[in-house]
Amino acid sequence: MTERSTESRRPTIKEVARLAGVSHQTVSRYLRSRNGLKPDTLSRIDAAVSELNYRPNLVARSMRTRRTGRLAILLPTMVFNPARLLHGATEAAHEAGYTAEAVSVIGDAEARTDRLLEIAGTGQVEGILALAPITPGVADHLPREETIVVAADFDDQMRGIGELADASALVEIMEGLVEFGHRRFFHVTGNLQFASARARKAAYLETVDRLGLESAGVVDGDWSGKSGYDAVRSLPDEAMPTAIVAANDVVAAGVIRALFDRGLEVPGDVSVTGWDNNEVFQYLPPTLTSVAVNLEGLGRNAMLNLVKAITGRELEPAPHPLQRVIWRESTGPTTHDG
Amino acid sequence: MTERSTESRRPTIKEVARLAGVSHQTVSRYLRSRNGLKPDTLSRIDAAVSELNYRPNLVARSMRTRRTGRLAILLPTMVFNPARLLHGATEAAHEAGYTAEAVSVIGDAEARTDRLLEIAGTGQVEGILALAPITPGVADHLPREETIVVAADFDDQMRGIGELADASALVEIMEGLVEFGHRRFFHVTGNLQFASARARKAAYLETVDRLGLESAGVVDGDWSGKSGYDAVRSLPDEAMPTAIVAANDVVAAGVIRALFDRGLEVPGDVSVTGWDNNEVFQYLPPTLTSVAVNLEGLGRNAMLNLVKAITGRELEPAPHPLQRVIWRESTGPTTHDG
DNA sequence: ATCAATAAAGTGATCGTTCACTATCTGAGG
DNA sequence: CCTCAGATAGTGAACGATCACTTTATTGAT
Repeated sequence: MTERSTESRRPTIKEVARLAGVSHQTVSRYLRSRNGLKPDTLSRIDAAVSELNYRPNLVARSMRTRRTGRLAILLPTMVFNPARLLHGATEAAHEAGYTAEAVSVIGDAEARTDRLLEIAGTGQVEGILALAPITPGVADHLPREETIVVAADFDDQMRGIGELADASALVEIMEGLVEFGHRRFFHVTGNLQFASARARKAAYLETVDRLGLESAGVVDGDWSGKSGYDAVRSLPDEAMPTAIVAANDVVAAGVIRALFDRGLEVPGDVSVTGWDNNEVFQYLPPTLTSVAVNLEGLGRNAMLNLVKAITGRELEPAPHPLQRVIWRESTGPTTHDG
Repeated sequence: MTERSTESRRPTIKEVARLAGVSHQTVSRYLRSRNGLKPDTLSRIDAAVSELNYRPNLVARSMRTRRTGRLAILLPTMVFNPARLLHGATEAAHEAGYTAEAVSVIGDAEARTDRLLEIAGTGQVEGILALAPITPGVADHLPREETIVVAADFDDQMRGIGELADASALVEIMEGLVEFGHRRFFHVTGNLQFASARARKAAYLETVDRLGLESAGVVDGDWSGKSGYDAVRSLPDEAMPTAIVAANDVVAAGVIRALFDRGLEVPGDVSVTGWDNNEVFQYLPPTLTSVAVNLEGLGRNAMLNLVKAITGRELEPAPHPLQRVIWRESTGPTTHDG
């Protein structure tokens, strides 16, 4: 029955000040740091704030401070489930006092770059974390804005940077396969716009070279099962490898299907590995040797770079290791002699 | 070498006005609708805007209009890939002139509800679309805010609402299996906090009843492969169904593995179906009969509800159908006679 | 008791836009 | 030529916070 309950307008700093018997500026000081206020003043304001259920108007604050406290995260739509990556990044942003909002863009690097420029252009966000490939060099061409862009995926020279492109687990996989007696390898890549795909390809080639292995070749794929399937279908019989390293689990699924269609067994004739630790593959025979990735950790660490670029602050990174090889049924000793 | 290029401050409406030789209010009118201006005035402002590369300060606009034009989307972290759902929802929000930001929360309905209240409390967003289960009734308990909350997943009576919980494809699957001669069914549900899981369970029970089928039971799962595996392991030999309807593809993977471990063949002894059309399963034998879901469409339509609740505007919904049954190797004629 | 130095609190301007009014221009009808 | 309505443009306040500066209260040393 109270009349006032219909009044939906939020209380302002001045109403709090009047109720507490101080000036609005004192309340403002109270809001940003409680230091420099007498205990008595402080508790009066405390009471007024909770009585009015006051919350600062963040829009008004942004307007005056010219800081929005907002960051944007550009997500890839394809490939793996980005929700976990997003969560790690959002949480880190929160710790640094920022709000992070995700933007997912279907399409290629160019489409994402357009959207990125649009977001930067509004001046609404202080920084953008690109977790998906964008056009190289775009961070320098921002139209006279001060929005900071950190690409977690690659730098301007198209080199993979940071943990998102860490391919060391692939080396571990290949060394394990060598211990199983494998000498003849094959690799199907992911979409090479992604630094992670390029890093895995580079690690494959480097390891073949370093250990003096044979390679039946590298086929550039696109993270899809079809690319894995087609790659294996096109292998000549006499060039068949004994171990196939796929860029991720979905590609590996295509690879395995193509091997079956050619009458080959996994791992009897050919060992196969993936990446991402897809849950389906943990049950379906042959269960897949894969790489379990701490996506929350990767997201967090990527966001730390952005936070550092904006504020200079260094937050606690995610604990290592972020990637772990899990050996399962799809890999085994070779039955062919080199 | 130009001194002015260091000047990073953005131009304001008044500078545009001065350059165009009009008042700031005329520029303001120009910004919101170009009607009611003389062609000459209009083109002068046009020129000034592009010369200064002016963009309105959205924070200042929000402050005056008390509208932020921002919506939040609460995402589930588990289950399927929410990126596509997110994309459809974001795009629809854009069409309505809103910015949508995604918030992903790891944890249960309670954790998500806490976060939801926090977001609503800041007053920074005009509406929240919850694509994941939240505590029922929370939308009514918002602390004196005007933020509108639309739960796409279920209403206050815990009934599934909208297309997100459309289980009609499950009916189609069961009818198809009946045509294959199946009479004895089994269902493993998803996490029953989700309306989609409850709707599928209800559709299963209703269809068993309507068609006079036998049910070997319903086991409440949690969308995980393990829940599917355990459910099938616990079935007594004499109660083995000839068709198992799993809540999604991951559960189906666990189901299939458990059948294999018991020495049963798919679909020779038991037919199995999933939901989500997981790409891995499109290649691995037995390829899985599943439901391909237009997640962008579901996301879009869910957002349309929020937009309508806020603005009253009705945008174009996604074209039907949003879900489609795809029959593959995991289902076939029953070899047992009823 | 006096004074300077520091702590604590207050005053008014300001951020960039839109709102509510008011003023001016334009053209048709008398 | 005048009047008046409608079209077009201008003026100053307001949104709710912080900033820069000023004023008042408190403390400690002389």
